[in-house]
Amino acid sequence: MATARAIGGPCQAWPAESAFIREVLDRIGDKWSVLVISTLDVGPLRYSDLQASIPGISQRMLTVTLKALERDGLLTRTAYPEVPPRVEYALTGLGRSLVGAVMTLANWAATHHEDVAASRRDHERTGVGRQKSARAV
Amino acid sequence: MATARAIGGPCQAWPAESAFIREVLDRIGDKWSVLVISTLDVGPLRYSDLQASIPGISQRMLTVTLKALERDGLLTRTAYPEVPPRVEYALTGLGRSLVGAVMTLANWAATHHEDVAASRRDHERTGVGRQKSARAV
DNA sequence: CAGGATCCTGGAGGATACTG
DNA sequence: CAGTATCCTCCAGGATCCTG
Repeated sequence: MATARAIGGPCQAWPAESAFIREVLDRIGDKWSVLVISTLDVGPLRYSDLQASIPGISQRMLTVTLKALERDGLLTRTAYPEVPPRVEYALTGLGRSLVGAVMTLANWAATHHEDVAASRRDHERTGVGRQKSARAV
Repeated sequence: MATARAIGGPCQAWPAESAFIREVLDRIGDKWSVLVISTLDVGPLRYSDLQASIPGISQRMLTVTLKALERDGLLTRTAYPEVPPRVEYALTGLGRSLVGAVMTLANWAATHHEDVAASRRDHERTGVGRQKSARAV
């Protein structure tokens, strides 16, 4: 696996990169962005299709999310001047590259979710009391 | 209503992985987890060192975050029964593997943040009016 | 159809004070 | 030192209604 050391020095480090990673995490960390871009990864869709493809999303959040993603250059909005209005959303190359990066995390999740689940079960069985103790030096 | 009706409805993507990826994103998407694990990636640290290494974190959030990460098996807590209490936190193998996965995103951020920034500038220059339009089919 | 404008609430998260 | 307990604020995000 690739070691993390690539980024600057120790803790205080992450000179400015921490800002970049936070931007990305703020975007994909929210409730809907990843669902939207992964849905669009299949192909362009219109507003109502997105809403139907993403159960539980409100119009407000769909609109807000789409605007944010468009603003960041991750997708494009194309309005067709027809009589029943039609608007299509499509990933940009940048957006697709982000989907690829997120897939790495998805793979991690798929590979290790059982470990995480096991750890959680262990910690809830043993309650709060379970702590690793060590002898004094 | 609509009780998060099982994934796999209209959306043909990501069968059940969407649940796993959400777990991961809920964890690393929050404000502090990534900072904590990346700080610990350098080596084990005690509570006060973590607090000092992560400017702006409150004791509450440090404690909450550490507990969550420990619960998920990403780090271990070791209390040394000494007179001034000493507690050390260290990443597990699982935790380190997650850091590696997150680094992929960090690299994406470092590579593409300029594109994103440019897109944002463009969208704020042109205001809301900037939209791609297309002729009717 | 594709949103915009409002109102409202839960819960993430900060500040502070206290304790084993 | 390493937390716990409490209070309080703020805003992400859902629900609802309106419009070009």
